[in-house]
Amino acid sequence: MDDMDVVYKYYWENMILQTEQLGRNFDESFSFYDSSSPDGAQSSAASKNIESERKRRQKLTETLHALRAVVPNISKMDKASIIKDAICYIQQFHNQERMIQAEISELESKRSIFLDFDQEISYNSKPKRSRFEQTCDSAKSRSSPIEVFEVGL
Amino acid sequence: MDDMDVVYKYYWENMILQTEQLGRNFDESFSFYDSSSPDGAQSSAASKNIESERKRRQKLTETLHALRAVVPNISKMDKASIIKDAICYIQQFHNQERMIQAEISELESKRSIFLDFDQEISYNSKPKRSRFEQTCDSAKSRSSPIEVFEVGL
DNA sequence: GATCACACGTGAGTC
DNA sequence: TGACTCACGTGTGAT
Repeated sequence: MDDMDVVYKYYWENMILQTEQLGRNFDESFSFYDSSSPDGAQSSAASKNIESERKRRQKLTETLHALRAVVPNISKMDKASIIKDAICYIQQFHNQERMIQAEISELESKRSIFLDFDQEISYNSKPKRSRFEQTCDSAKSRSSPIEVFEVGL
Repeated sequence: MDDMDVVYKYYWENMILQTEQLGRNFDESFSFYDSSSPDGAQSSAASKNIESERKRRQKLTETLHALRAVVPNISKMDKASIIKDAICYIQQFHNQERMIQAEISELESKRSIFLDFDQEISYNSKPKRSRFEQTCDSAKSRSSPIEVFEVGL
């Protein structure tokens, strides 16, 4: 992966160098044409257009470079591949987030069950008597009080 | 945001339509040149090159389109802006993940403190005697055994 | 009407 | 060598 980075760095630096060199050459050629051309205004407009187009291309390349820096595990160095890897990366994040969300919602539903149970116990105006109390009640209606402890324990 | 989507959809469809139309026109013009050119092989090679280049461009555009579909909150429809938004999106994810990681590590450190405390209690070869035991010891050394219960309680 | 973003064909370079 | 990628200048449509 480190070798890949080195190769990639060399690749992009080479590309940028090449671009700059070509751009300088093109600038020189155009300035030369400007000085010799009878119609200077049109040529300067064309030159401006060329310049802006070059800026636009450069910006896009830099942006792509930044994208590449943000996304790990870039397999290939093509523009399309970089974007594809970014897409896969984002989709991985989405899957991860969805799993976490599912887990959270599952826990939430469980917690709500517990909450319902708690509410039934604590907020009920007539809470159910515990099993021991019920046993006591049923024992009280009988004759022998001993039975209370026998059943209650 | 919905308007944005519609505009974007129209924008891209228009672009694709325009591209297809231009491509067809270019194909026709090139096939025409092929039939009239004396050197058919070279021209067909050029045509093939043009075709493959068009495929490559189209692939990149589609990939960018897919990226746009994956990333929410696209502000502008430029290619560069799409990539920029994707970068911001990924960076948001990274920040989120880093925060969660920090939270987890914080909890882990707290848990390790508790673990150290537990280990000190359970794994110590000579555990400290409880306060009640100490009291018993000090009471045993005295005369009256009654005092044990008085102090112990 | 100037500007912007785009797709185009083309030549150069890499593998 | 042939397939592939890239940056270039250019023409065009939209804003």
